[in-house]
Amino acid sequence: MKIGELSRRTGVSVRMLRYYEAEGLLAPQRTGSGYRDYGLPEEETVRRIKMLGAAGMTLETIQQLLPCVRNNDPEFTPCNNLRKILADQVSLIDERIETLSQSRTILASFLSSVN
Amino acid sequence: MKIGELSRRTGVSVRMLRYYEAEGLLAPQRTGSGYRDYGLPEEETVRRIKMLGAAGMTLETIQQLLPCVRNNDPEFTPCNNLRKILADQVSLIDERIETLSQSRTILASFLSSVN
DNA sequence: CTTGACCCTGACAGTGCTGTCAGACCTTAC
DNA sequence: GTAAGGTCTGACAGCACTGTCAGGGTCAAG
Repeated sequence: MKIGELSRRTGVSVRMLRYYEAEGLLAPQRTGSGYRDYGLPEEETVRRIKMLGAAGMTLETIQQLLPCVRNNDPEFTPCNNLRKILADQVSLIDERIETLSQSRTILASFLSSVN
Repeated sequence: MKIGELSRRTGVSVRMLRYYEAEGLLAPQRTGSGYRDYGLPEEETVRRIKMLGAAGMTLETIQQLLPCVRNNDPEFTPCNNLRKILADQVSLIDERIETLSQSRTILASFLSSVN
């Protein structure tokens, strides 16, 4: 399928589909005239990228993870540092949540001082 | 005092001090030769900006708030939409925390599926 | 064969800071 | 007067995308 259709089917903009490719996460076939030609495997990959992205991951991180992802349940094939990447990611999110919580506390105290 | 000293005293880089000014949050005097000349009030302002920034605020938001801030306890003078700005800010942070929490859940499920 | 819809590449814009560098002036002290 | 250190402005870079536009091919239908 061509890029427009894939975009419609996945909800990912054409721009981002091309960006995924530029970042090395996708490598669709090309037609004789240079059009990108995606198959179902690529569509699956896009869905995985989307899912991982929804988990707050950077494309760079996703790229490291992608080779390890085989199904979209998601299941993963044994990949050496897969667990580490995921665990690090969780830590990262925890840090951010912690920072935001502190900010919230500060803000709340400001708010209460305005009574 | 000159910018370097203020930077040392507040822990805010010279670069950022100039940036605050460019964004309209600070307006130090100038010496005859064009050097920025900060007084204690400016130093206080910088501390407030730092505090508000630590609460995750954008300089733009801080700028709206700044005229309302009088002390660094912090206390605020009655400013019309001060409460609204602060409340909006808290909502914003809550949204972000919510998003991160969802991401964490997704990630955690990935992680458990790799067992 | 023409029109419209789609695709291609490359590049610029914007976000919200933050660092760094260049080229030049000021200040202080020796 | 000269050297070191501080300051000035202006501009470019980077992050991690995401939109949009320009200029130009391609494809299918009528």
